[in-house]
Amino acid sequence: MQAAVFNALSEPSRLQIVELLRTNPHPVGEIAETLAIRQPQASKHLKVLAESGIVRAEPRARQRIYHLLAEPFGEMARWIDSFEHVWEVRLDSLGDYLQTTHTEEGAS
Amino acid sequence: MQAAVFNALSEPSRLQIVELLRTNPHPVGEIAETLAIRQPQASKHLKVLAESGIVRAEPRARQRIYHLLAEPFGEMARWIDSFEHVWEVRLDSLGDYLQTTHTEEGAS
DNA sequence: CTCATATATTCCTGTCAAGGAATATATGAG
DNA sequence: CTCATATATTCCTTGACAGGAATATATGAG
Repeated sequence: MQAAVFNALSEPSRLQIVELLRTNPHPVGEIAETLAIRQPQASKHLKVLAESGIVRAEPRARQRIYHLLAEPFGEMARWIDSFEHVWEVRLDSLGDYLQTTHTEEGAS
Repeated sequence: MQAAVFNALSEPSRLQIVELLRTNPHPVGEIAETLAIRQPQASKHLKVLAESGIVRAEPRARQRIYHLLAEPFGEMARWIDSFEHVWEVRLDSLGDYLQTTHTEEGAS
């Protein structure tokens, strides 16, 4: 797993962009308007997302329609799955886990 | 999904720490030695990971044994799953998708 | 108590990234 | 060609963050 993907998603506006593009592709202007940010900032964030392979632009007349690319999400899904034994087991026994964390230490 | 989790994972050393802790908990000294970084840097990175809820320390004599927490991984897994329609469909038709991207545009 | 080990914190410095403002580029209309 | 729209890029400034060095804190041994 490359840290660059996480880095791209670590910025709140960029994370919002990705979630906006989850359903449909969108042109830059719509993205900026939806996130209430200025157009140059949207273009900059989209550039970071594009450089990490998360999005790609499709030219359409004067607009550039951005959409998500599959690969990073597949990579992330596989990476998360490699931690399955960490979260799947503990999610339902989390309360018990937290309670027994310091069980072996009595009052000093 | 909170960007803080991605931010914590966006630093290469921290990503390595998480992958080191994937199998077993480790004390700080071992983490620093394995990653070939200095102990204070390891402590700092672990602090960031702890503040974003990814790891937790368990005191054990003079050592502090760090281990992964379940919640962020479950959260990430659910988040990735919400993009299932993006990556699952396109992963096997990616080549075709890339080829047909500009099909509608002939030579000018 | 002193000493040693394990870890955390503070201070400093340099680098990088985000936002604002202005401008450049691209494309379509006429 | 000119003009308008859509997007990208450059410059600047400021704040965040990583690493190094030194030091503080915690805990166990004696």
